[in-house]
Amino acid sequence: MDSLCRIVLADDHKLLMEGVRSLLAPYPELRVEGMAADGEEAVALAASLAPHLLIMDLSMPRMDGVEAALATREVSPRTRVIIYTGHEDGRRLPELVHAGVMAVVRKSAPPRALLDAIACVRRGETFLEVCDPGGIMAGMLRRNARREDGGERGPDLSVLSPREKEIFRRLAEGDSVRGIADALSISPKTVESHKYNLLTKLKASSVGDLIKIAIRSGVLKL
Amino acid sequence: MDSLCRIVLADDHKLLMEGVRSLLAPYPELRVEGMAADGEEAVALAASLAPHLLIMDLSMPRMDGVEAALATREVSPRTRVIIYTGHEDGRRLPELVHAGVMAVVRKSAPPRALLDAIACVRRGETFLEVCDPGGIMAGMLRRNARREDGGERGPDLSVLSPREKEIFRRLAEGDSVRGIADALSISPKTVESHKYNLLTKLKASSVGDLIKIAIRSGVLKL
DNA sequence: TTTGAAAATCAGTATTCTCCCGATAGTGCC
DNA sequence: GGCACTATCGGGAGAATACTGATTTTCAAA
Repeated sequence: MDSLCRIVLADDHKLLMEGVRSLLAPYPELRVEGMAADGEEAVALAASLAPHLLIMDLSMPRMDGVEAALATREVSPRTRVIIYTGHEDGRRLPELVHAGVMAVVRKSAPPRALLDAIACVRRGETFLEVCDPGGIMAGMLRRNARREDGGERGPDLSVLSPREKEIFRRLAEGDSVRGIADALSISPKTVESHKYNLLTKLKASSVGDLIKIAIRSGVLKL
Repeated sequence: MDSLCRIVLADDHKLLMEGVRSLLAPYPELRVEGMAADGEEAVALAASLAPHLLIMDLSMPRMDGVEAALATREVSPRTRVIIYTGHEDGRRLPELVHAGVMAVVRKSAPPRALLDAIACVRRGETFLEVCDPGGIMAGMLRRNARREDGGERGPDLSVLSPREKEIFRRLAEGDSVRGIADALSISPKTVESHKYNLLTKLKASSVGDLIKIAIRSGVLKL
């Protein structure tokens, strides 16, 4: 497990974020690619960078960690979320579990704990460093994780170019080739080419497969 | 709201189930169509009857209420689940929320509460008659419900003839018209006719819509 | 700066699908 | 018998598909 792990940090305490950054600095395979000061920025960064990990605070301005985690799932389903919180109790734990986060670590824990959490999450496991009598929440979290990446965590859309992604989205929404061509002011032939290419890249054989992929990856909502 | 509501009961205490049955007896629009003594039976009944409501105990032999609720969602997505439990605390509440149940009522509550719960669930609302400090779980439950039946709870496939359903299933799975024709040993033209008819009946305009309908109605799993 | 790879654009062509019409025939029911 | 429903097929105009091939833009690495 020494492949590159691209990370985004999100916390309204810039100092603490720098602390985490330097904590990760000794590990070149853990590359911090972006930092956000609130939830909205974090989601925007997740959408554009599609990082492997999003490590964020629970209480942030504009959008808190729970909402941001949910939104992240929409814009970048493959991004795994670690919550690094100042809260000592587990009061919001059920919400976090529901939001699909992979790990929760208190800021009062030794820094080592965050590294452990990262290691666990990279392996696809979950990590809870909070009060959880009976381990009920931990169990639910594990169950969530198992369900969500039953082998896969949604198809990989990163192979698509931006233009292809645009066409992919419209096709999955049911637009016709002609309609897309008109909307984008390009030739239907071009749209067809993109379609052909993205079908090939995604190993799909029809718009049907496309739609399933779109739903699985969170691009298309039911 | 005086349309027929078909109900299945599930509890390993037969006496209690009879009690519920007689509680519902004065309301002819609430028709108990089946009773199960454990979770597996309950799921089987849900699959064959596709009832509007499944009212069941939490702790049952062979398969408990949580698992049964999850399985029910698979075999009959339109069935709404009410948990009628002897447990006094809300310890398993998060699991129940996650399993997508619509209401939880304690057996120690006045019988009236169950009727209230049924009324709520029939309206598409949720109902919690358990200890839930802060109403966190109630909020999550409502959010679940809203997500699951954004206005509708899956389209109605009963308008389709058996043959049409067959074609519908295959189309939604991604089969081509030609492939379906070969598989069924009929002319592609016939398949096209069925397709045209079922698209019209379902008010769909493409296989894309078809797939979405199939997923929403539980015919097609992701 | 040059070079090279990836991305975006479009055309041609044979084949296949789609959409909607009409037609026939069997089945069950009042 | 008459009626509704179902299943079966064909025609024909137009659209979409499956490639192949070609040109231009972009952009980062050498």
